[in-house]
Amino acid sequence: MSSDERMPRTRRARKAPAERAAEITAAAHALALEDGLAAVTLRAVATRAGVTPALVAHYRPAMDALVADTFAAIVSAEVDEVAALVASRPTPTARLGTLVATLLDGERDDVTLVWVEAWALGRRNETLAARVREQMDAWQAVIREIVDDGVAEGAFDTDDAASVAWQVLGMIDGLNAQALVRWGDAGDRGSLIMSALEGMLALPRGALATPAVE
Amino acid sequence: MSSDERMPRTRRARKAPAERAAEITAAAHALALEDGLAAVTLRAVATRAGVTPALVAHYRPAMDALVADTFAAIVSAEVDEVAALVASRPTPTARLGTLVATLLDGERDDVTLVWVEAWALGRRNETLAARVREQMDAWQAVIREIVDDGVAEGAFDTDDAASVAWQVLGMIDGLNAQALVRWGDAGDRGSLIMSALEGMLALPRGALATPAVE
DNA sequence: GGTGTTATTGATCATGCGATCAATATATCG
DNA sequence: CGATATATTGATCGCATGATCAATAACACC
Repeated sequence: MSSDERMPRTRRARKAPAERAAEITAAAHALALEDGLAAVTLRAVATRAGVTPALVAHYRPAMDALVADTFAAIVSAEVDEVAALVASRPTPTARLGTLVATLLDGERDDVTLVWVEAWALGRRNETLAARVREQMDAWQAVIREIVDDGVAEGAFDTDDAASVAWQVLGMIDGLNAQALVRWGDAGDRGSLIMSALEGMLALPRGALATPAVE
Repeated sequence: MSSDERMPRTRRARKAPAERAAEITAAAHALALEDGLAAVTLRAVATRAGVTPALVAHYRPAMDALVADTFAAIVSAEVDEVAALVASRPTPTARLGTLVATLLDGERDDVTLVWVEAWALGRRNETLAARVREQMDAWQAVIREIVDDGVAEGAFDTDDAASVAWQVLGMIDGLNAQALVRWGDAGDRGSLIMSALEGMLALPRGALATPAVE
């Protein structure tokens, strides 16, 4: 069939630079969530945005940076979203339980894929690597604040909240990455980890049992 | 300088097929450990083996398969090595502690890189993806056997050894992947996780304290 | 309404990838 | 010693990547 509507047969309408730039950013964003960061390619973004590769290059002269920015946008949106959800819970214990349960509920596999690819691509894209470290710091800060609060209130017991936060983050990332490959028999990620956290924070068994999120 | 000794200026000595094949396999192996699976490319392997790309293609007609085999060889060697080390320990508790401590001692970052890249590349290389699942199963089996033994002896308490094994594996992978990016302030990965395991297995605090490995 | 700015394009370059194939040289076997 | 099998090569194809640049056309402004 000749339904070739890929490239603009007629020259695309001229748009305000800010608008076009936003469209290109959005195309990269969507592409990364659907097919991963490795799919964020000059030509793929152009096709997705209904535009010539040269135009993408005009707005984003370096693809490395576009990939890095796309990663940062996706992940920081997730951080903000989860941080907001968590903030609505009353106690550090509830906040920690909600954070873990939310991140392990299996509804963010697209973001997990972005993370895993970022770890790999970061070795050949220094701009991206820097963004990865930034976002890891952001996540760790969110978790650490919860742990600090819990320690202050006497709910948690640890003398190294920073390390606990790193450890929690690493555990979550690992379990999600694993689920990415093992979809099918994923089992219940998220219930056992509560016991693990209880061990790390000297909590009684069951203290972190998955809370009903409203 | 004209020290171009890349390509064989004189035709390479003709070798027994098995030997040449082994050299190519070894080149791919070394390349993956040094620069990651993504560096295992037809031309890179050829250069490393001191041979023409065409010869590599002659022995390994599909690069997908060479990459997948390289992954499997590296990881299964690690599984065997660690399994042997662990088997030398007397009790399930000591075995689990040794396993975790060994895998988190930071001396296998090259293998971790291979893992992370395999997760990412597996999405575009089905042969590799299958091998990844195989090796994950192998790791899970090793851990699960330890947990089963511990439960049988009454040392561990869990009603789902399989899930615990998956969880332990995921946690280890996540912490190692994290360390890959955050080298510098890695801190002591490996001590906190013992507390986490104690929580998962209903062990008293400190029961898994890092054992002196001989 | 003419003019200038610039958004947009098509063409093209250099690079790297996996793969194929006819030609060549070497080892082995009769 | 001659013949056969095959290890090895150089050349080349097709494809995808990021990047550059002169030419074109739409808009804004005077």
